[in-house]
Amino acid sequence: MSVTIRDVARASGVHISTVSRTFSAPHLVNPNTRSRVLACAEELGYRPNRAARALITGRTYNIGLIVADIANPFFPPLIKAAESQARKHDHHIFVADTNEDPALEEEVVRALAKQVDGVLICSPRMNNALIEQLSREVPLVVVNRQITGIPAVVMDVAQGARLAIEHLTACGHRTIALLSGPRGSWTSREIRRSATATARAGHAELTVIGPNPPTEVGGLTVAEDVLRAGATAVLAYNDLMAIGLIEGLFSAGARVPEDVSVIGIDDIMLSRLTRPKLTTVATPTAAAGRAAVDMLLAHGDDRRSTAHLHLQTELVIRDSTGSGPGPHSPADPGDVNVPGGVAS
Amino acid sequence: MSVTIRDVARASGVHISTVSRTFSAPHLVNPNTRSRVLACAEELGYRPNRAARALITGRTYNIGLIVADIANPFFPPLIKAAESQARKHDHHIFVADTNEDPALEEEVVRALAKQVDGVLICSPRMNNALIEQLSREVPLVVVNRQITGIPAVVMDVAQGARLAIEHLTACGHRTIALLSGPRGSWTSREIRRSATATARAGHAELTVIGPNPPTEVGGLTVAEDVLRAGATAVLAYNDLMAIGLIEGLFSAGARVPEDVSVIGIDDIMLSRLTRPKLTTVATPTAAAGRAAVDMLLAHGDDRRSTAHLHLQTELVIRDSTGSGPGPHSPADPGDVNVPGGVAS
DNA sequence: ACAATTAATGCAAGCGGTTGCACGGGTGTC
DNA sequence: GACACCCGTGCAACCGCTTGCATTAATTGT
Repeated sequence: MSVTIRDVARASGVHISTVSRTFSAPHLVNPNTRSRVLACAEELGYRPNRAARALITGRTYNIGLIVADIANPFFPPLIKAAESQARKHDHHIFVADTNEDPALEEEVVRALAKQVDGVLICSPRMNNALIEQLSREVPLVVVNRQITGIPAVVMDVAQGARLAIEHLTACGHRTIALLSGPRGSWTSREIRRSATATARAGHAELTVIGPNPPTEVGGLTVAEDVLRAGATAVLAYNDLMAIGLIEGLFSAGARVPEDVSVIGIDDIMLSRLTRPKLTTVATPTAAAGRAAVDMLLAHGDDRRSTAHLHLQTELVIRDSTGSGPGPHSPADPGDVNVPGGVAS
Repeated sequence: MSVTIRDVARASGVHISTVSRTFSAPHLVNPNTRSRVLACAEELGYRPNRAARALITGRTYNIGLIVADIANPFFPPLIKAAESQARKHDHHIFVADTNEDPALEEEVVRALAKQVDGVLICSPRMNNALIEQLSREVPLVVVNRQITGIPAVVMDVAQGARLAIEHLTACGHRTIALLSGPRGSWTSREIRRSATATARAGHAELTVIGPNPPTEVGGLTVAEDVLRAGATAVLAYNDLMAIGLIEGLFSAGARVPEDVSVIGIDDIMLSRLTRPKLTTVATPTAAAGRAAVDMLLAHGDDRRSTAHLHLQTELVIRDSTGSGPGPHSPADPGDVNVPGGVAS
């Protein structure tokens, strides 16, 4: 079938252990022998079987990456960055899609546990206790969730939500709706917490609508709720919902930004291309993917690493937000980035 | 470290082979013993190590999925469908991104070969000879490429391109540009072949511009070439390029569809949401992902399966196409699907 | 009642590697 | 010239699991 270490040993007239060392501990083998072995290996097309190696070394050179929905435009840049970074370190990457189902998350982590060096869970929907439990079974890094004791990469959406609400109140909006995300989303809770506090500080009223599925449809279907609440501005859990909402508002006869201002979160590719172009809070998705992989791979060295990496977000003002009702000056910049701050 | 078959054996007072059979050949073990073993396994949290099993059975229950660019919106629905279908058959899926680099495709296939039951290569950029070579080293299914002897799932873009060009000529366009895709793309060649033939039959002139990177930027940068060629209509290799092109045309002062009609291919989510909504050839991406996985898993049974599955495409007329120059009747349907035919 | 099946389990080899240990021979030291 | 030492290699056990074969006990046929 496939060419093994034994075939190479036979061809080059040495013991299999020497062949093994040629690949995994070259400094232990005589240079002449080594080159002979390498030549034979090359000629036979030998490739070490990583699974077999893993059996004894415990290192698989694989990583698991779990996301809620591959088709959600938020994830592909993260997956791409993670994959690229992983392969830079000679690792392969399993991708699993849980369809926003917490039970599936658990199942997949367990199923993958034995054949990976660690698992990245992006935007987990499980509860903290379960995540802690799982992290005892396999090295875990979590993206967009903070749990003490679990290494994590989080986007600072609280700060992003603050910038968003401040932008809206500065534009004169006093009745703001918040479209929350899926149940179990830490990000959604953070946004809500921060948005609520910021709105109160800005003397604006904040109506929370949700939870909602984090999709275009999720935004589309609540358009009427938004209008009924009398909101003149909306912050959506993500861009996809914001875009769906804009469609829904349009169908209901409301114009964006003239009648209602809308802000999304994520800054997915789509947001630059829809009309009106979406004002949004940009999250550093690719950077998060890279950082999470690095953190996972470092995990092995400094055991029990428990670092939390916070990535800053920034408000990108485009065309879906405008001045609120009453005698206020219109805010109408082109496509300006307002950089946000950093948390520890 | 981790609980193994031995731990379960000790706990339930049987030999490890009995534990093994409890999981992989339940009918060979006494029902009483079996339930006792299962109880112990459950209690200890035993999970079989698939890599170890694969070492001896040769079946890994893993699949490799190789795409040119995860962040290209064409791929995520395919990946999602493939992953879902794979897990339905209890398989996990490695995802690799080759950045449109043929050399990387080869490297990744080889690297993955030992730890998967087969590899799915989507829209490969390698040459046929190399693919044939690789298919001798690991079961392969190819998406969007036809090679005799290699099982494949292809979208019938030739037929889609024909419908697209016919739509344009019917609208009165006589000078049409074709934005071709990346070098090495079978799909691009198919489109070109079919578009050329259809244009000739429709007494229209077809100018081929490219090859181009299959991205928004790829379309954006050739807007001037399109105008210089005097084209009043354009068929782009994919929606992303079409959308970029529309942006480019807009910057150059040309309006879509009034001055130039644009058709894309793929019908990615974006295309419904940009303004103008994009007329495009819809490809059944998710179906292709599912079918490819099924084909790969069936591959094992009827050895040397060499089936080619053709999936039909259809023209979706939206707002980016309109009547050409001169005294022609305007074609202006809303959002109509014109179903295409099927190939074998 | 006894040979012949059959069912359930144990034994041990082996999948493709890695790795601690032992061994042989060449150097350096005094 | 005897001793210690190091370098390069072979030996064999083992990682977690499967599986052909042997073994034993229970069942069946006549």
